[in-house]
Amino acid sequence: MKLIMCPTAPFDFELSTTIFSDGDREIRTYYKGKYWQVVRIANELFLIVITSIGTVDKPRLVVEVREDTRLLGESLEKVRETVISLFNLNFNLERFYKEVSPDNIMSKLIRQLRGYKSPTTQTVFEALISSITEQQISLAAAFSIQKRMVRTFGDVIRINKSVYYAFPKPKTLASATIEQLRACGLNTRKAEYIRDIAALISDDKLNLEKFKSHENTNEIVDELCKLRGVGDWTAELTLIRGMHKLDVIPANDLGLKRTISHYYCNDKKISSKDVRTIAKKWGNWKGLAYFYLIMAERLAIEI
DNA sequence: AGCCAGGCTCTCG
DNA sequence: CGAGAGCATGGC
Repeated sequence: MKLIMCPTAPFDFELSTTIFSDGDREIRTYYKGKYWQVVRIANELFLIVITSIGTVDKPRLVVEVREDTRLLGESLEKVRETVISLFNLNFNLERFYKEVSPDNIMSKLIRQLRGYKSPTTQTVFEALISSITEQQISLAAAFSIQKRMVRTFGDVIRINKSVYYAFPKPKTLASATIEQLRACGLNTRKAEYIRDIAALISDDKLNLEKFKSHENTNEIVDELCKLRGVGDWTAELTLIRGMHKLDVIPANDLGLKRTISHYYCNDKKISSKDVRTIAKKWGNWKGLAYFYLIMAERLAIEI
């Protein structure tokens, strides 16, 4: 089953998936021009394989759906919506580019990163749990922990003798023991945070998805911060990656401080207050600016 | 080897 | 209250 999709231009598929290029082939990866991921639609798993057949200014994607069962038309439409959401395909980047155009430095970065859309998670839960695992330790360490979590607790789909994993459901993590979670590399605290949040969700005491429709992002951050294990940094990252709320910025983020310091302050050390001051330049698109800075650093772009 | 890495909570004084 | 300890793994 195949879908053809027409994202809002500009969109650079390769650039937007590049962070997955050394990803795990059984979880999520960009490999030889194809993006692979398992998505959950109406509690069924499907493997999607995305290829670009367009250009940055005339983007076009082919989405292949590989599954055991026959896909109904309705589910196919949901796959389309999911892919749109995963890459924010319907968002017009020109709005961001226009708003930050008075900022010469960001404008130069944008020129080299034109069409980059920051990827997101399929659920808010995934964004929140991933962010918790990324607290304090290096990203490399966090990724290997996430990988073990997904392999241990994620649902499995088998296609042509290959195995693919989806991110674990709240219910599964809620019934995990602290020992099992620690075996993935989490410390005791984080294991508790994650299990407790998963339990709140599976007990219907917390609905993370509903925050997507909330307008006031500060209120959402405050709500998330009430959860044990969630501070400003974790909440802000969750909004950006899990809800497409791009007007917040994780001002305390180490990588953000590093990149702002590099591109804006001659590598001088800066505080989170300095970050907030500079981030004002980016108006409603601070979160997107954050991703552009991180990507610029990753690609070692010099201006 | 040992220190630092996209934080946060808990416990002291 | 503010400051400080403690945590887990991976990379240098």
